[in-house]
Amino acid sequence: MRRPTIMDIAKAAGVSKGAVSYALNGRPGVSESTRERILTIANDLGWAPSNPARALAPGGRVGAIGMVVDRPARSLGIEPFFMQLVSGVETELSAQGVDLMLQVAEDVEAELAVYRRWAAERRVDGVVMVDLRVSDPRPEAMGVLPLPAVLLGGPEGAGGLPCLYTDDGVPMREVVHYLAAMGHRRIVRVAGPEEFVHTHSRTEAFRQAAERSGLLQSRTVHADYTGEAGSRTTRRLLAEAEPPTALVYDNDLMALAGLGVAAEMGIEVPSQLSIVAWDDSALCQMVRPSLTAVSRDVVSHGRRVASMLNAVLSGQQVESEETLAGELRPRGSTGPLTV
Amino acid sequence: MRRPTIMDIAKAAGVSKGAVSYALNGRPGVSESTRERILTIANDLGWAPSNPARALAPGGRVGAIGMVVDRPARSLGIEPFFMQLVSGVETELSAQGVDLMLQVAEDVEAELAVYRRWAAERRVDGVVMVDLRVSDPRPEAMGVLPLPAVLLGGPEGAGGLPCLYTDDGVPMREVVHYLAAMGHRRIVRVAGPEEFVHTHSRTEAFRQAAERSGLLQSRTVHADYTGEAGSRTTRRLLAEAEPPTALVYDNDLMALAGLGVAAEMGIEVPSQLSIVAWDDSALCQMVRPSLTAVSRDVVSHGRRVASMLNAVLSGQQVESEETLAGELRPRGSTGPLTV
DNA sequence: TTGAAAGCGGTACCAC
DNA sequence: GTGGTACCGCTTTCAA
Repeated sequence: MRRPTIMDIAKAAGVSKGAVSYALNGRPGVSESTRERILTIANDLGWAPSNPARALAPGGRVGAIGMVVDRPARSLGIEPFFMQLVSGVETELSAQGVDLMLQVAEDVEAELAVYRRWAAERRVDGVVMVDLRVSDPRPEAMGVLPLPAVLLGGPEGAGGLPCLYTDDGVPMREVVHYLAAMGHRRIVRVAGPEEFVHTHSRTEAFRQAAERSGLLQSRTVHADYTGEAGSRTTRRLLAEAEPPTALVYDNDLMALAGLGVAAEMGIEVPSQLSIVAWDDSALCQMVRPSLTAVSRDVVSHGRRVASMLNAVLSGQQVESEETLAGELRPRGSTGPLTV
Repeated sequence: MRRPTIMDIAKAAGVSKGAVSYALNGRPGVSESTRERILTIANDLGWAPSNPARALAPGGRVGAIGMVVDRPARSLGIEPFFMQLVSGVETELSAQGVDLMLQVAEDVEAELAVYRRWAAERRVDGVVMVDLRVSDPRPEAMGVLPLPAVLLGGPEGAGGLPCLYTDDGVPMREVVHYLAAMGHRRIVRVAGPEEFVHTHSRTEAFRQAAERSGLLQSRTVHADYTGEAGSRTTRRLLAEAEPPTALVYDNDLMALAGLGVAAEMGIEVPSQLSIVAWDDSALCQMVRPSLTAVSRDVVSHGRRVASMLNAVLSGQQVESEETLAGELRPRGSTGPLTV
């Protein structure tokens, strides 16, 4: 039982292939009555367009977009961020009948290799990029590739790519002022890898806010988003002569690990140590004490960035957009010092 | 700058399209010298096969396989299982130049709709299915669809689909005997949704093991894998007149939530309550006390199931396989009762 | 409005 | 061994 083609429909309706194509795509060139007849027959036959054929036809689209993710494989599985993002991207895409290709890669070079292959083999119509780096080679590389891209991140270093960006300065200041108001003087931020642009801008915001609040002992240290790195870093910090009284993490996972280390070292949260997470996945409300976190709507970011890419693909001029600022959600892991 | 086609190569080499195709695909029909010349030119031109064109040609493959996941969107983001599985599937696929399409769906019907669309539009060559249900409509539905599928799960109810299955009876017995040996009499298992086949077989194994150990007050209750459900269920259980002294969860997330609830209720783990998780993602080692868990190599399951699908797609007769049994990893969340 | 036909970029068959 | 060609299923142009 072969898949029906427009030729089958044409024969059944006694018209030509071209007429069927017009009817099916809702464009002028056939009379209303013919269109209806064709549509009925197509439906009866259970016809659906062959995607490869559509893509091959001049000007045709592949009907898929791609996403490559290149964080350490170990952290990937439990990093809530990505699946939430994928979820949002998906929601937007499936409304348009577009599919999502997902790849994990080792590093930026491998990621670029995937884009090059996708472009060369015509696997996807465009891509969504994440985790912009300082001097990221991708924006420039995408410039010469016939592969439209939008970026979640930026706008600095976006190299002209349309991007959906966030001003983390707002929530970062909120966090610092909140902690400072509760009497914390030694706040250390456990950040993501230094090479990420968003890490960088958060670091700058943190530094400024801390300085303005006169928190001279505050600083940022870097880890790689994994729970292991979060644990190790936290252990080291809490073992210092003058340990921090508050820790601000760049993702939920490291904050969770940090909470574990505090427990393991017999340091009580929040009376001896305050902890702030970032992203606010459901994990934060699952542990005790629950984690104070900066919340952002990752699913909606996914939706928006997908919709931007869609617009680019349909030839529209797309402007970069800013997301709503993240919001601080105070919970049990933060409080005044009681020592 | 148009993408180069085999016609361009043919012209440059002064041969026919057919010859180029043979040369490029490493099959007989061209002399060795011609082949080399063609390969060089193809390389110089930066040629790569057009995937749509390849797929369209008779007998052509799309070069992509699909995966649909239909767990509640909220749990998806933080459920480590899926990204790990995807990771494994990917590793295997990318070695073959095959891409992965990912979709999230509301329920089995929506999932089937995606398969039907993928088949009708020729979007993928085959699919990997997970979360087999009791009286699952999918195996039978896939039978009439021209879309090869392999199943992670089964083998009961697999309906003839090649599957990669696990005997959870082994680790389940290990868990029960371990807890019983430490003096636990009231063990409650907080399972996944009743409709899953793997839930069912674990329930049966749990029941038998408990019975054999004379643990008459042991039972299974169901939740939906989310942290919220894990919390709610745990809270209810621990508030009973004769609360359980050990809880065995069907995934890490619910176990984590359960640990949180115990803390919130002032119940000490493990002296008053033992907790066992299932899957053993990195989360288990991140919390305090660390979670005893049944460990299974989800990434490797992904690799294997992808390789089975690959074999099916290349026309081989594929037998179902069994995975290594999960292993109990005792950690801090389990111990003898000290009351 | 409708029908015929030319691509799109490969694969594979068939003469030579 | 090699070149020519039909075909895959759809879109779109061009005549009728």
